[in-house]
Amino acid sequence: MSEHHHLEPLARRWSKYSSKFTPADRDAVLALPYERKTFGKDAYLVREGERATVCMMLLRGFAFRQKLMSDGDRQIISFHIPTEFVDLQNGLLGVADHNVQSLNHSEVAVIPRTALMELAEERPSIRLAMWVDTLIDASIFREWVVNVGRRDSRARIAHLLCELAVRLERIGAGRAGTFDFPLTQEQLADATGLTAVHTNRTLQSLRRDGLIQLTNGILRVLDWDGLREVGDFDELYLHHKV
Amino acid sequence: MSEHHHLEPLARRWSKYSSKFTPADRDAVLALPYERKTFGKDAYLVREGERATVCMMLLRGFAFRQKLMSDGDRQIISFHIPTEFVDLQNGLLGVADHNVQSLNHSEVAVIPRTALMELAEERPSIRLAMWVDTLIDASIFREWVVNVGRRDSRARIAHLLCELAVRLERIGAGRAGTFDFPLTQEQLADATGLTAVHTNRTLQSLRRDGLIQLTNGILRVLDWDGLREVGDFDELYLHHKV
DNA sequence: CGTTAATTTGAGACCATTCAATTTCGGTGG
DNA sequence: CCACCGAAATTGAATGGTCTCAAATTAACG
Repeated sequence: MSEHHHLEPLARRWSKYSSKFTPADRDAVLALPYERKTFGKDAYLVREGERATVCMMLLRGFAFRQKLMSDGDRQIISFHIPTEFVDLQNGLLGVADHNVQSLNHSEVAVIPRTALMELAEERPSIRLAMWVDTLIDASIFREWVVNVGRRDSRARIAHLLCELAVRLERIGAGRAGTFDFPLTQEQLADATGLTAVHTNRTLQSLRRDGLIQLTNGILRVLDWDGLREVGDFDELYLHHKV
Repeated sequence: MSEHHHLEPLARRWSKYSSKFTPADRDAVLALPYERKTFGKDAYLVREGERATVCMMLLRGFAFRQKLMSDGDRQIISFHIPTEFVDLQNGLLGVADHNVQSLNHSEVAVIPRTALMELAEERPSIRLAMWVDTLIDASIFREWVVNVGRRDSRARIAHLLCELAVRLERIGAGRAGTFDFPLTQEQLADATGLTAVHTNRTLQSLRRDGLIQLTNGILRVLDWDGLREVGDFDELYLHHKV
């Protein structure tokens, strides 16, 4: 029964952060109160300025963080895939400083902030895992600053595709370089600081070079080394071996 | 004597994060082992790929984080001012994923990683303060993604100046809109994803509009509201009221 | 006071944007 | 199952913000 517990994948992922993660820690995670909730495409999970009373972990589907400019422009700050929290920092910071939207049809576990923070107080291994999660988030933000700040359009897109491919592969959501990839070109554009039009032309350029294939929401990485090269991609920043 | 302890400003800053921060917490911070070290302009405090054995807090001067591109281009990811750690995340992540350089002549407290982590284990208020520090860092990275991703050159520079002005004022390093501001235009450029040449022209434009005055390493904000407006600046993300 | 770093200026080239129109895709109802 | 619809992707041409490459001027420092 507990094998199909919705928080089981989270417990499994966290258990890898420390050799001190005990079965009791696992049970404590699974004992967290939570509520399942589904969101449609583009629905808001969190709104900027909101006081946080809960934290949300993705069970199914994708989500992304974003900030809106006064002129309506949008900058996407990160994408999130299942087993990841989309707003763990709000547990401590209290007020959301950015929005979180569902990318496609998604399902999340909504966990009361207090329960989560109390668990962190009581269990060293769990609090460490939570802290590490937020630190890896931060590392990804740093890499994104570099991506939009110093890479041209081909490199930006290539880098983003590399990152998502590696992360998806890690949670077993792709094999042989093939992934469900429901991002629209507009979302890709908002994540890389480009326009949708130029993103389209850039994708064509990557396709023309035989690096990727991207149609019908399926991404196929045809030339992994080539894509890494173009995207200047080094996965150290993902800290997958913490 | 303890009033002139080098870690006193850190203890004072952390004490504001929680009402539960006790005198014993303060004493524990001041009891941390540390070594003072000075760095010249552009000297490296941390190098990408390095295993972390220490964490560094700024006592005097500025520092910045950066990543280097294969073609030699540099992207600055954040600036740091006294009482801030420049690499606290390395205490947990273990391996540095980016470089840290001294901006001018600086002085830091070098604290053994293990001592810092043990202190966090033992003292809830201190671990909370440390976690919050890394979360605010992350929030600033997010805003920087937006800054380089979706703002034009005038807004980027204006926003960066706003951020630094607010943070400097907070630690009492400026009054009446006047600050010691030792950044070169090249560093400003590397932080905003622009070239030094264009940064120069953009600064001229901001000066021409009567928003700032920036000469001889002194920044004067002449029109605070105007600068905020141009930079699309909202300081919520700094979480100064945690 | 000499030497190097930092700032400033000019002109031309280029990458990405803007604005519009067209085509394809995905889902829905008849 | 096909017709229809809105969303997403694609194309074209013109515009523009930023870059590149030099060179000149000014400031910082030993």
